[in-house]
Amino acid sequence: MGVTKTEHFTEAQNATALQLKALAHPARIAIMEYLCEVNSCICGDIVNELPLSQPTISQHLKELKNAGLIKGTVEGTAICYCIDEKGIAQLQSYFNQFATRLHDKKQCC
Amino acid sequence: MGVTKTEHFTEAQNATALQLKALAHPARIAIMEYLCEVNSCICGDIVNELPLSQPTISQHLKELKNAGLIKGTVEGTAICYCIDEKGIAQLQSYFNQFATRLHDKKQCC
DNA sequence: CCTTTTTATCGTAATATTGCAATATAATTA
DNA sequence: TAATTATATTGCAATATTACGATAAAAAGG
Repeated sequence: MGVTKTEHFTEAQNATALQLKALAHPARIAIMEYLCEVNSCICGDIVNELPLSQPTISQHLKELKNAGLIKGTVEGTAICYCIDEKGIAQLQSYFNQFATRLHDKKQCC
Repeated sequence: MGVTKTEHFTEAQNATALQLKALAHPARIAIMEYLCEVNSCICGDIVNELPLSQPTISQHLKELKNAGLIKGTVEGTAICYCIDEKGIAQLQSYFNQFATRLHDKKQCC
């Protein structure tokens, strides 16, 4: 009750769901789009850009990183974040394949 | 505290996040993939296919429908569900555009 | 080693999600 | 209209997410 029944779905389905969940929040979408725009930046830049506190931004960055959607490299006292192209490529591929399979079939409703 | 600060993000960002959230659950991924495979079916077919109760499946279908990812048409006492290609096309387009913008720039980390 | 800068973690309150039993609703058929 | 079939809704318990203040941790410079 109340907990997702992960064990009943395939590895691929669970993995895709986790990757999508990481992106399924406007703040994380905004972070990804900002990172795409500026190419790379540190956490503090995002805190200045978005109306959320530093701990909140840090938490969102952690989730994006866990999902393989961004990478971070230490640079002195700061951490330089940028988009992990592999993660985006996986999602892009998922939807492209899904759409292709759809077009092969006929519509119903 | 604890509630998403929707008002601080763009309409597009909120809309994309909602669409992704609708897909960000393995059961809903499984429903979408099953619908893609069989082209169309009724709620009861999905209840037989997945290890979840009828009310739970019904709830997931509602969320997918609200997000514009599936359509349902009444057929006697049943409802025939199928994928809404427009919703998938929007997500496909989002990731394709995102990836394109990424490749225009140089990597950092 | 002390200070500064930057990020991460902890603790907690508010809210949202997930899942199901029980029940309601809607359409069809006898 | 009563029974049947198929789906939706309600109510609730368990769990997860979101946000932030306070604080810790890690690196650099003095």
